[in-house]
Amino acid sequence: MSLRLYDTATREVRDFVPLVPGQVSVYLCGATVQSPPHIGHIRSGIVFDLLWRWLRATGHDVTLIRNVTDIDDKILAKSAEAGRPWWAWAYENELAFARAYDVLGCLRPTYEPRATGHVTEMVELMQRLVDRGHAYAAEDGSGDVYFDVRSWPSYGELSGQRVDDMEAAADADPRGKRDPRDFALWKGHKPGEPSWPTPWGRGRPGWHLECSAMAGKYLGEEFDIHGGGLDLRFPHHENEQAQSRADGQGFARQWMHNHFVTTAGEKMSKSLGNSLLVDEVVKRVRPVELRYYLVAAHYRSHIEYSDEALAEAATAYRRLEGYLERATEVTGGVDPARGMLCAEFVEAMDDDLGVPAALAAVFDVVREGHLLLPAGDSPALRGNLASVRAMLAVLGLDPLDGHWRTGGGEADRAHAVLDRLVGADLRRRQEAREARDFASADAVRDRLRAAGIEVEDTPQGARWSLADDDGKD
RNA sequence: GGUGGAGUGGCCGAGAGGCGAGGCAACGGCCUGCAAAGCCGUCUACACGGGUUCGAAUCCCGUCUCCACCUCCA
Repeated sequence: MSLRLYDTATREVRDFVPLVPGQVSVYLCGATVQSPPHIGHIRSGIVFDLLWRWLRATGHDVTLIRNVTDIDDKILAKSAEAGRPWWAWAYENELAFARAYDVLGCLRPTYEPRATGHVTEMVELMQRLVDRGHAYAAEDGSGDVYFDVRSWPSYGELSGQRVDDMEAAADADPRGKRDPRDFALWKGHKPGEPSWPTPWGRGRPGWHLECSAMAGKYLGEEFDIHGGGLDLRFPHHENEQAQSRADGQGFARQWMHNHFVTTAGEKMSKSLGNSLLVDEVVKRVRPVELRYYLVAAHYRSHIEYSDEALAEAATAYRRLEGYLERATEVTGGVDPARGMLCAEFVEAMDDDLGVPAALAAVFDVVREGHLLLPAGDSPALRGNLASVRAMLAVLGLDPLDGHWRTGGGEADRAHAVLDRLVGADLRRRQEAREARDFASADAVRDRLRAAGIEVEDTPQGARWSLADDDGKD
């Protein structure tokens, strides 16, 4: 059994066969850094992080390129509105994205190229397209350069549309286009905008061109997987493919698109004012719980956001976390790298990254672990614990992974101090219990509870943990 | 107008012709001094109307509702 993935281009789940055995090249359309990330943006990052982790877990060497679009209409408009330099605006948001990816446990891509750093490659690509008769400089002297859609018969193949059926935007400014569906490779210079020199005059990159140029530069003429959000399928990815293939490149062998996070049934977007910024949502639940929420649904299903569903996901995650903590206390900890991925988990992940079924498999293993726990440390429990951690690590959700242990020095010391204090209380409680003085024993527990500490009795003795609600009732 | 997709139990969310995913919540039981955690069990659904089939949530036809893309969007 090996990995099967849904290919947007062919609309079927099919065997994934990398161009070079054991190596996988992925180009992911990253952020247009016009505003801080909302949870829809970050879902995309998480989905492809998941792909990366699974490919790695199955022995592949992955090269992941995720671009940063740091020049576009919106960036110019918004920065102007805010009275800031466009490059400062873009960089500020790029950093916000980087923080969000990091907070949610997304591994760093192999490289993150910026559009503005690849103008030379874009101009070269444009020149070749003009030479081959697939692109032309606008005849109105605007400095725009357009792709000639009619010169590329397979235009529309990715999104399954025919040029003749496409809604020809009647209100669109035809500018110097030969066909209203022709799209801009390059935008002629306008006063107040940044510009770069080209054989057709000064101007700035069009959105689609940059990705073709960067994918070609870092991954070569042909690569395995091109990914992004579903809304990029058309026109962005259609256009990228047309440009690169018209240039004679093989380009992406397979396309993967993640679905959206919606609120009130609608796609999240700035213009609708319904964005849930990552910074906001991680105030409601811990980052790892947000990751669980976003990764638990299949990547091709849309997620209708609700506070209730988010809270439910957090509860489900705590069940996993609770088991791992107890089992770790009993066994003294295990190396997750030695954990076995159970067959059901592997099968689910191989089937187009079927996280829901994979998680069901994890919960089954956790149930077995819970049954082993009362008997104390054993090889079986250690194996179970390592297995659960290994599977959660594939999903980027191992609670014991250093990434989620944010505490560090000061927090660890505070925890140790607290443990001594609580430990003394728990010993007093135990003495009272042995004396059958349950009133005193319960008083200790109630006092700790009121302070935000939960006590539970296990076959190995009492243990404490911080309560979710901080002691508030 | 064109192209895709969705409608599953109280909720979230998989599956895609027969062996009733999983989680959350609720209820009952076990365990516990009592709890907590856990375990066992209960509630068992596939928008609507037809059809195919021994058998359909799953296939076919029709209907309704919703969403996305065709314009910047993860």
